[in-house]
Amino acid sequence: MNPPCAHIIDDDEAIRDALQWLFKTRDVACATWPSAESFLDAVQPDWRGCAVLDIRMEGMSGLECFDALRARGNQLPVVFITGHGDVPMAVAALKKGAFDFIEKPFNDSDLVDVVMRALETDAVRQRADATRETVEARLALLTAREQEVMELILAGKFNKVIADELNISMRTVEAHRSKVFEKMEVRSAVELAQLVNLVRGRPAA
Amino acid sequence: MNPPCAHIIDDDEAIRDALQWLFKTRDVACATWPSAESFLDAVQPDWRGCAVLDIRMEGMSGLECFDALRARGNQLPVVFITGHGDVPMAVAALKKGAFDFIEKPFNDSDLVDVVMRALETDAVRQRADATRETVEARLALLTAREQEVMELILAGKFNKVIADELNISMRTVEAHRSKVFEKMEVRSAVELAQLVNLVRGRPAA
DNA sequence: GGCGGCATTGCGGAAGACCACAATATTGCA
DNA sequence: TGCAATATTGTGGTCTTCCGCAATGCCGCC
Repeated sequence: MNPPCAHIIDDDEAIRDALQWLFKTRDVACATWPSAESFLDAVQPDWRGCAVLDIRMEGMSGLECFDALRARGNQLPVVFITGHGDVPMAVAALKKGAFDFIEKPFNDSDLVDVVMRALETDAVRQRADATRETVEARLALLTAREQEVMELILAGKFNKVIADELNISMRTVEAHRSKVFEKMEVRSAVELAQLVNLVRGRPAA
Repeated sequence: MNPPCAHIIDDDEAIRDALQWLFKTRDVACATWPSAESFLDAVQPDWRGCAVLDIRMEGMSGLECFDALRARGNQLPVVFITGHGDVPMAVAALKKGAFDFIEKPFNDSDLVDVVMRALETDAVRQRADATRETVEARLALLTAREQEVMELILAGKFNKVIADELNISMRTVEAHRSKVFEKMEVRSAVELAQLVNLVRGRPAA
């Protein structure tokens, strides 16, 4: 798996070099890209780290690059750097989920701190994604009937009640329940609830 | 309980009047305040709705007002209005949880749409808060030992295992378990898990 | 037509959870 | 000192869940 890396994307070579130098002095692994297009051409789904984007660039802008990343399902944290105060742009970017917005001139240490926090946030997200994918893979193994039974288990209902609601025998519920536990790799309904809640957010109140 | 209301906070009377008129034409209940101080003096914890704040005001600024609200635990959504592009201020406010940031001159309809979404967001938050308070009140009824037993139940463990881990008899675990279910007003471990997860966010992976 | 997967069901038994009744010991407080 | 709350435990019983063994029927596919 790729190690985490801060991707510096700026059409200004001097800026790229300066940021690369700055990050290296703080032991932050980084790569530079002269344009949004070049980065998007190269970026792989399994890359970890963050992107540091100049918001105004020749060709594709920083915001367009951000939109393109999200459109392809890439969740790398993105830190914007801009030279000109532009409130609607900053607001739009943050509301779309940009990690942070840094205005020039900036304090070098502040930028590096933001980037390091972005890298850590990405590490946490990747671990959460791995867990979610595991759970979703297991959920995908369930037949339609097993899913129905599982939902009623998660609703806290007893087997007898589930049997009544699905108009099947209690033994059938037992059989499905057993299969659900086996496929989800749990040993109790509580374990099942905790596991499924990892990928569903909070259960409905 | 107070009905939801959009609080207009601006030291410029003309702005207050204009916004009040605008909101009224769209049937948005609102109140006006000539200063952040006057609003903070009056605001009550049970108020619902949102605050529409000018960011630059005589005396206490919009950001200071926002900080003061959050400092006293008030979670009303806050929409900032500003006349001057100021990226760090906008970024700082959004990262602190401001609902939105509108720059003058703005489209009337856009502002009203944002305010209506803020009001809806507050309604959702209030319902979630009510639920959380109910659950937390029940959790507060548990003795220390009951809490210990509950944690192990939520970890999916069988009574026998819990007894071994706590060095008590299985009958004692049964007794505590029964009390936990009674106080939390649930009938099964799954219901308990779902209820507690409402206030704890996602269970640990 | 046969096969495999899935859904369904029953029987019998073991394991786990729940509960009523009953009891003792500890601790903090009035 | 007495009382109430909490913690603890046992006995006996019921209810729920789990599981092995055994079986039939439906459906889609080769």
